[in-house]
Amino acid sequence: MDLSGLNGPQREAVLHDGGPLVVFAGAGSGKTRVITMRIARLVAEQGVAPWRILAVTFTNKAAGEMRERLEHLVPGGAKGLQVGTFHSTCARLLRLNAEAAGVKKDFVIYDDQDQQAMVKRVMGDLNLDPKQLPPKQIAGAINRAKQEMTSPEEMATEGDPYREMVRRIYTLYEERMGKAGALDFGDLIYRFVRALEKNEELRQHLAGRFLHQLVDEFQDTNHAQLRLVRALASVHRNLVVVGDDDQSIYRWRGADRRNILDFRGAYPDARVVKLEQNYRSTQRILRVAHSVISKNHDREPKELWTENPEGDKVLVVRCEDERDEARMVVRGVQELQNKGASLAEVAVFYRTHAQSRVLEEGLRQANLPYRIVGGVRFYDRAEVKDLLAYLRVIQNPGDDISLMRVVNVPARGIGKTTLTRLLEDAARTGSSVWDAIDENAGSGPARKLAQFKEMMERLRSSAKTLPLEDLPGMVLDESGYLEMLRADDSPEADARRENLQELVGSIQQFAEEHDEPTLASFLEDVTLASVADEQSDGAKVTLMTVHAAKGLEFDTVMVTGLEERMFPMRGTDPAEDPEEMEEERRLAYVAFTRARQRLILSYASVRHIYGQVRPGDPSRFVLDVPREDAVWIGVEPRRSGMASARPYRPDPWDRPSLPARGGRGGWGIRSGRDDDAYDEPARDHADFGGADDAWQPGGKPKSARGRDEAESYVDYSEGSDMGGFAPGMRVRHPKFGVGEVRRVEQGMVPKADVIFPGWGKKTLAIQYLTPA
DNA sequence: CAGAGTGCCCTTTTT
DNA sequence: GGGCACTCTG
Repeated sequence: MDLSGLNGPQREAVLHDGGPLVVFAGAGSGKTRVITMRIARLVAEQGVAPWRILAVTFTNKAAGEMRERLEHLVPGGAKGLQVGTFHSTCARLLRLNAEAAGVKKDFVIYDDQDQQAMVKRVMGDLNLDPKQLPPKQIAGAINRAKQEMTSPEEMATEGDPYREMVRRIYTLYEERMGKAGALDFGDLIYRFVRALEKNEELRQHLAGRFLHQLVDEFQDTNHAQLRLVRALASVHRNLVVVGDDDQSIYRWRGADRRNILDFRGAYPDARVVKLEQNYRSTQRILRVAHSVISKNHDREPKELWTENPEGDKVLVVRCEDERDEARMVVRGVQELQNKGASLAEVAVFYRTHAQSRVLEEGLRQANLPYRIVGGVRFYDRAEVKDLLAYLRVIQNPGDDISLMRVVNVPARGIGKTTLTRLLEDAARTGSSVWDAIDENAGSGPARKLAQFKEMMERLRSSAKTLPLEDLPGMVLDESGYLEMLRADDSPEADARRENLQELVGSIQQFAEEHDEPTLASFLEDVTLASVADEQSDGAKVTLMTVHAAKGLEFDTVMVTGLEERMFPMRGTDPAEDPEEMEEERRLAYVAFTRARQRLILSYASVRHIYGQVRPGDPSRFVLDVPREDAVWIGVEPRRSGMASARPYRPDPWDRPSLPARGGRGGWGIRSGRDDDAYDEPARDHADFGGADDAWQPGGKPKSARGRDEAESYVDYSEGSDMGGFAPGMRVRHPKFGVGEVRRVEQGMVPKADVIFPGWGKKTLAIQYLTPA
């Protein structure tokens, strides 16, 4: 194996003989490379059978990449290798050892929504008011208990009535989940670890099988996951954990940095390797990132360094409001594009999904292709979940939550009263809803229930012989679901049909890719798919939350919304846990270190939240940027207008003598070596964006009054030019052909409702329309 | 019983 | 600004 491309510490980790090893791998330090080369070496040179190696990651995508790289290094070597996420690994091992673990072999996996529905139902049975005790909160408490490996019986309540109540719900919840043959996300780890710890034979068997174990992103493991890792390493102790405590960003779902920081405590003989050479970013970016993270306490001491060039200064841009910020993003992307950069190499980050909307609008207006990672996930869409629910009932009729979801979709005349009675019957007799249907003979609605059940029985028996890929089509037909969508001529129904088609397509793909495709394995795959697994395709700007960005890298990174209480979102109040702020700081660190070449930070003086105006102070993470490492654009006292929103507050970096008005417009993103470009910032915002409203199509520039007033955003919605479009007009669209305008809608993005023969009504931005 | 309409809460972040 | 649960009406 050729190790010549590795640096010293990397080589040390790859060649480490056996026993426990912890690798502190800084951002961009070649971590994945080390893991894959280590596995490759084990297989190719140490003769370890691939099936005796377990590699655990946090996303399916990371697992897939690892597999792919390994296949490249050792052709055929990845075959049999156990690579997966914590959840998928446990799901598989649970299914293989269902009996020993005390779970049903054909269990279904409940996602958060299903889990909450179950909690709600249990609370209903206990006569508890969901308004006083939000099911979501209870579900959170149950999840936390499972992360801590705490059963309902073990739950300490100390007489506290609230916790007593949680425990009661938790107890009944567990009972119902068992009856339904369902496991929630937390169960996958919790049940399996329980089994390993209680069943010595099982532990010996599985821990004996895995000669080597490698765990990625170890800083994000929770307590249950730690117990899992330790149990599986208990026989051979060949355990390698890799991670970076500075990139631990999942505290809110139980991640505990102590797991990596205290690894040496758990394994006193552990070797420690630190990867501190960065191969990704410029020196400048690393310096700026370090200035943010170094303020945290209780870190493993380390500092990234690089042989890469110094690099451009970071850009800090102050914007009026979020729309202004969107415009600044658009300008920046266009400028990069003009310089020949690929849009696939540009990413825009934000703290919460809600911030994406305005950015999207801006990019769409400017005709810039983009993709959003996360947000409303494909598998979370109602129609997709409906079809999946049908499939789950086919697999497991005891799955009450799925059954209740679809029993009256499409409408079958089974109403609320009927369903309430059904649920009560099931609760009383301790049976599943499916079985309770039989008890309900006689009345009118009962007939309809019986018909539903007959239909499902038919589908169930068909499913036994039918190839997996033919099943969804049959379900859609027999259930009347497709008919329901056909009868609906709204554009939404079209979109739903397309989504279902996509789902059917993914089932077909799944069937092709697997030797023995089963319904159970497909459903498991789908439920455990993660945001990060979404495909990247084509030259598009990527929009995502910082959380979703972990593990990725781009030439250009724009971090938006850098305002106090936005990013950092939590921990700004001294009453809060200081750990909150430290996590926000890590999040900023993760964001900054995604950038290879260029880092652009922006914040808005004013932001609209829930439709309300909220003034924003620049984030402390922006203030941490060393002054000389950035160009500060638009950062100066405002001339007027702000007083009404809040008292004027000077920016800490306000420079009394800014250079005279704008040497260069635009961003000064350099293609050549013009070193001074960045040191001559445009004096104010009006300059760097160019005079006109770049992403207002056919619209007029902002009014003269707007620029210095906090309320200037109002201008966008006033009197926009409809480009001559009016109801009754015939127009042409590149995709839908010729149609008739029904309604026009003024606004920042002028739109029109158009009826297209064969497509139905579509609401479209007028820029895509031409008179026909 | 179904569909339309209204008020409420909301927001981290996700396997 | 939006999604969702609940209420009102046909």
